[in-house]
Amino acid sequence: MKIATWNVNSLRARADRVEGWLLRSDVDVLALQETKCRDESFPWELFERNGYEVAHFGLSQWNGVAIASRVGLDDVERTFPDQPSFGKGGVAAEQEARAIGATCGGVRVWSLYVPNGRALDDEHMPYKLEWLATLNKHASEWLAQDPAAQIALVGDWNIAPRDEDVWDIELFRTEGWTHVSEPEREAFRAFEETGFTDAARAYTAGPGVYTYWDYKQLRFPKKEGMRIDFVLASPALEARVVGAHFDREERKGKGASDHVPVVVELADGQ
DNA sequence: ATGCCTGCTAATAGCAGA
Repeated sequence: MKIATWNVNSLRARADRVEGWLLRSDVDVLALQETKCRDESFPWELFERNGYEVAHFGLSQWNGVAIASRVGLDDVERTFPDQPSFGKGGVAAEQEARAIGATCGGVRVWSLYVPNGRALDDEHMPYKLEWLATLNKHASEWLAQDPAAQIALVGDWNIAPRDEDVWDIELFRTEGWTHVSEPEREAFRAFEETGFTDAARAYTAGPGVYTYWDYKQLRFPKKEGMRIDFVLASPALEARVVGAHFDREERKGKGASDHVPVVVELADGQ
């Protein structure tokens, strides 16, 4: 069984590329982030005509998450319990379309688009940290209820956990950029302490191995990327991982997303 | 070559991404 996660940065703008990749990649489950559409404009048929069931959660042109599966798609949940909302400057806080869960082939899959944070001193940063802490609290409870649960927390985590996960850590420090700060890394480590493992890491050793390259400033040709997309596997799921790769080809050419697919291969499970 | 950012709308400018 193959599980993939991909921040597509607009599904409508990239429908042809996503369909082509879906056919070539032969994945059983594909979690998507940044679909950037409401349900009304979601391309349901793209998935259905290729044999995938699909569930989507989109509230506006921002965010949007989906799960496509050809091994079942059950118990769909939109947002996790108590998912924090964001409101700025007195505007009423709203819950954003950043998490959708479904059970696919015995694996509880969560497609996650972690808030960006924007800047270390921005209101979005405490929102990001609280969002992650709340998710981890629930993940911890899920594992406490069933230590053998196969859970995959996948998506765009908007955190580079290690110095080698960005092209120039000194530049990030000097500029005071997000994604590498201690509070963000601590929020990521908390999931590892809960029992989750970065399932792709062992098969995608760095340095210089990334999942995202900014559109600006020739970041891709200059190999200036970031590793911020992850499949975090519960212990029972991690035990099934037999391979992983980042599909770097998908960053090339016309109409590419700025992120590439992360694919994790699992041995047959119970 | 992998190529100087891209996609969205309350669009033709401004916001968001990381």
